[in-house]
Amino acid sequence: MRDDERLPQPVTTDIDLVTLLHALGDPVRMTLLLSYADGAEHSCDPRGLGLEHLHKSTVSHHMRVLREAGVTTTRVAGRNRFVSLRRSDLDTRFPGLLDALLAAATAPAR
Amino acid sequence: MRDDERLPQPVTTDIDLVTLLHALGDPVRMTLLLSYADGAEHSCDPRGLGLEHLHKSTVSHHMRVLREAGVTTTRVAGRNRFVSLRRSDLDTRFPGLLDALLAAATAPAR
DNA sequence: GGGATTGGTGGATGATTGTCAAACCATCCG
DNA sequence: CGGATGGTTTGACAATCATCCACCAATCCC
Repeated sequence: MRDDERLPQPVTTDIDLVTLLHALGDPVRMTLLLSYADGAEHSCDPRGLGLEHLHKSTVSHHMRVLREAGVTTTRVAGRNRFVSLRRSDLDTRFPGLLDALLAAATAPAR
Repeated sequence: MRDDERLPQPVTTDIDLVTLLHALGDPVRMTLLLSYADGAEHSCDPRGLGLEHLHKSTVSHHMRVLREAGVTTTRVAGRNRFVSLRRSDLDTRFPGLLDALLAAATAPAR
């Protein structure tokens, strides 16, 4: 596969709210979202994310769901895939939503 | 059943983000949320909500999911149940999230 | 070239879920 | 009382989904 290619993902205007919420309504994918919240690119290696109990193909599946929902983008470079949050696209499509979600995910119970 | 009772629902501090997103990650329940966004109490009659194609027991099921996720509260009065959004509870638990969700649900694609 | 690395694919399986239908329950009213 | 009203419960069924496993594909490196 050629380098610096992007795995298939929806165009910003096609990101659907219900699909997005469905994608985030799973504990594993919420964990991934929080990892990606730092804005950096991440490899697909689930180690260090608290997902060591899951099979790698399971994690791969969850990553695909996030990408197809428009949450993340995946850049292919050699053997590696670099996953990162589509923060500006999400902010364009649903202003304020991502920030509110990330704040909620880290909020203390009250 | 006694009047003015509340159907079982989680305490505010127990509302779980992933559970909430899972509940809203369904088109029927998103439709219900938008109906409830006016802050008023609603009967369980799905007519006028664009859900006429669904069986009443199906709608009842979706209403239960929303209630158990902490999205709505249901007051029992005689034969009727009055469903309404737990706006202040949600604002307390996840500040800004509900507003962002409602804005996103009505946002034009861009 | 050949092994190691990184990650995805496809099938199988069990669990969850959305839907309908029918029965049920409590309440109101004539 | 007895029927109508508003809504829930239960069971059945199909579809979706999360997970694992075995295998595969591309790339990097010795």
